[in-house]
Amino acid sequence: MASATVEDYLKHIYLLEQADMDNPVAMGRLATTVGVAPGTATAMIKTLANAHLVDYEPRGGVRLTSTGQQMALHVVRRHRLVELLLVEVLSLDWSLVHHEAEQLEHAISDIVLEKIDALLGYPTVDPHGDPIPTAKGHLKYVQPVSLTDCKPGQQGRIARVSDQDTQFLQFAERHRLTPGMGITIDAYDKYGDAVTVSPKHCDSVTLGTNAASKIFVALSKKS
Amino acid sequence: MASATVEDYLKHIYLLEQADMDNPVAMGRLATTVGVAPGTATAMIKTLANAHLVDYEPRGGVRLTSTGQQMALHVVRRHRLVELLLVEVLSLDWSLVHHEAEQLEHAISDIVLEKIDALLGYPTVDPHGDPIPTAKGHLKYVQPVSLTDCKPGQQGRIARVSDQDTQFLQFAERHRLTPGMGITIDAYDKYGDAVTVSPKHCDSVTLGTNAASKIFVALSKKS
DNA sequence: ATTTTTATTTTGTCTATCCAAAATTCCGGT
DNA sequence: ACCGGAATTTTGGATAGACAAAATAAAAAT
Ligand SMILES: [Mn+2]
Ligand SMILES: [Mn+2]
Ligand SMILES: [Mn+2]
Ligand SMILES: [Mn+2]
Repeated sequence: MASATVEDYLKHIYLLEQADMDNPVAMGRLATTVGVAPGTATAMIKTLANAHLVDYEPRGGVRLTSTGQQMALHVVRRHRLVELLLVEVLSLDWSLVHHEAEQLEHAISDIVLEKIDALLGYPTVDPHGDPIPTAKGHLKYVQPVSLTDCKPGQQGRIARVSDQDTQFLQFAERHRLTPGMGITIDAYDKYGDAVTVSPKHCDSVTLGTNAASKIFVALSKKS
Repeated sequence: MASATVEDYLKHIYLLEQADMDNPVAMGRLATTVGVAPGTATAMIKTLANAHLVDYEPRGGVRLTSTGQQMALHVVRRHRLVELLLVEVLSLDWSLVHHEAEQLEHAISDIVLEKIDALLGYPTVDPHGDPIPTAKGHLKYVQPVSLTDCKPGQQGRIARVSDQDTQFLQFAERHRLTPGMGITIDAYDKYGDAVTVSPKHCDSVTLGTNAASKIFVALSKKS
């Protein structure tokens, strides 16, 4: 069995690869993400490379092998199903579940995982709108459109909020910017660096493009 | 924060003290229970003694300090609430939950724990009939009567099945010897080493005293 | 009172992670 | 072609846990 430490490395490599168009992950970035000193990451990556879980070119970065990716997806699946369980069954706040799942993802057996999956009705996305890999490691990866890519007048519903920071999530919740919510793009000021949106039946909000880039929407057919 | 390893030591010391009338726990017994070599236990106990979590007399055994006991009870609370969650909410089999809880007990935060407690309706006993400590570490410790102390003709209901072995629990389940079940003691043959009981509306079973001693009943007022 | 047996502690080693700081490599700008 | 700085790797050292086997103390048996 992989240790919690190894599982976290694999998961983070996966997420970083994903977020950067499948380019190999730089050591510095990985170290920061995992929260260790650079040398620590280098040492660990050598171990993972020996176990054929990653491909590693010194100074060229890391990338998962298919075995490594499979393991990473399994961790991601546990993480996201746990998040959903915490929100749906235990009524834990949306903004807190990521932190809790960070531990629980390493303590859930396959048996329990499948029970959770069944109880939740085999869901496909977690509370932040991130897709949940299947037991076989398949993942429907539909990248919705970022708010920064929307034009004024367009409508849709929020599909994903891609930041796990509690503060940010609380902000989003306060302004009803949560997955599923229907919204209208009111204005987009490229030079003023701001996007204004109106969640259905709620007050409109103006976001800096920094924040707006973390919110993704599925646009309605006709704009 | 205490590591999972430390938490397990504290929990097992607590359970062993409990099971042996508050006598100090012998190192050998502790080592076996925790599943490590004797020397490993000795080393760990020295660490725990330094942290004032146990009192330790070389060659005299260990016992928890009140701080240690408080921490142990907190682990036991998590363990038992998780067991109940697994059975009640996730429909996991009675005989498997102990094993699963062994990992999960170290990954549940206080916030999540209280949510579980609330969801289950503030229960007082776990699926095996073991009492659940309160958040403040209080524990109603009602030791019911073992089957081996019952007389033929007596009636009652099963209160506790005190063994975590999956095989034994499956056996118990197969014969309806699970907490809550009403039973009648049919015969007790001290020299033949056997007890025969009838679960309500089910076939009677004959148990060796070894097995019978693990099953506790709350006797009905009138026998 | 010895001797034998058993339980416990010591000692010597290992592995997995981690950090700090020194050494190296590489890349971009001159 | 060369230099400086950023990223990365090496090196040296720490800590938590764990095992095996030798040493010791305590208990039991003779
Ligand atoms: Mn994690
Ligand atoms: Mn999520
Ligand atoms: Mn445990
Ligand atoms: Mn139990």
